[in-house]
Amino acid sequence: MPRSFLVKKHLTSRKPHYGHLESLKKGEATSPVVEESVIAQSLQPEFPSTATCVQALGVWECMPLVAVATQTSSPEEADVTSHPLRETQALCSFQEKLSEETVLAVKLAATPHRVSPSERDMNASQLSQGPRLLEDKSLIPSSLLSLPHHSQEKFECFDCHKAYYTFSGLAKHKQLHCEWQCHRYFNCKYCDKEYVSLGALKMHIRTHTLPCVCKLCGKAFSRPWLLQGHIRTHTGEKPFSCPHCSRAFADRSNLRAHLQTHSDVKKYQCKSCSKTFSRISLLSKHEEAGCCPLS
DNA sequence: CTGGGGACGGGGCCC
DNA sequence: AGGGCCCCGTCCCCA
Repeated sequence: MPRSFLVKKHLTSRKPHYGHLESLKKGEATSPVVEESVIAQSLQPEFPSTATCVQALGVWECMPLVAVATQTSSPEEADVTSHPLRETQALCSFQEKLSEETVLAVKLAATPHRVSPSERDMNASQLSQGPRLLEDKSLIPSSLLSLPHHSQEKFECFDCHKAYYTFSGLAKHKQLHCEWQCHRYFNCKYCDKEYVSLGALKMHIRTHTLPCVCKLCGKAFSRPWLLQGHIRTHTGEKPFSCPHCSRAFADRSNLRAHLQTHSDVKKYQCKSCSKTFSRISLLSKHEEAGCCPLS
């Protein structure tokens, strides 16, 4: 099987926040913001504008922020004086008929990295108790009130670490830019493979389109250097010579495999009989033949 | 059946 | 971002 390191794998380091979310989901069942679905459940269906508001704020993409925020515990990190939530709440206040739970969901989702466990717990408890966040005019964000920027607050994207002075700036970033780069996986339109980067996907797509065509026989390849290697089969060129014998190879990998034949101890060893093989395929055949029933 | 060569695929790394 | 190359790997064929 070909390797596929770039193929999307869930629970990889690329998505640590989702792992956090999973743990939160299990450990803090009362928390309403541990997962998208949880927030979605908090959205009351009779208020379609609520969902619109939440999505416009990029709340879905703010989940990593929540994950980090809920993990913060050290006192020096527990700076609750900043209020990035204010802008979130104020933005939501433009939407009429917001449910209180939705506001809290947004609030928690927009919680920055620095937040104390106590505030986190308070937020969670407020969610269940139904507070009245929108009544506090002080929570209206400066940007929306045409006021100067407030203090040194920074809203940092969890994924790309870009910093913004306003939450709305971060929300816009998440929606228009980082959302695509940070949280979207790239699906191949020719098969069902998914990749973590656009570059990896583009490279994979070449294996479908095969843009490199041999002028001699018409055979197509995904990449130019593959075509170069193929052309050697026509020209007979063998630039890779064995230092131990006179053999030469057109392919470096084949030379590497050949070098194994010069070694007394081959790279792949049977666990049962200690016999070594130059190729793992040979070891596999050996094992399948019955030498290593345990493996 | 085994060992080895030929051809090639595909992701990673570097420039 | 894209190209070139590297590395690891597979599949097929043949002696």
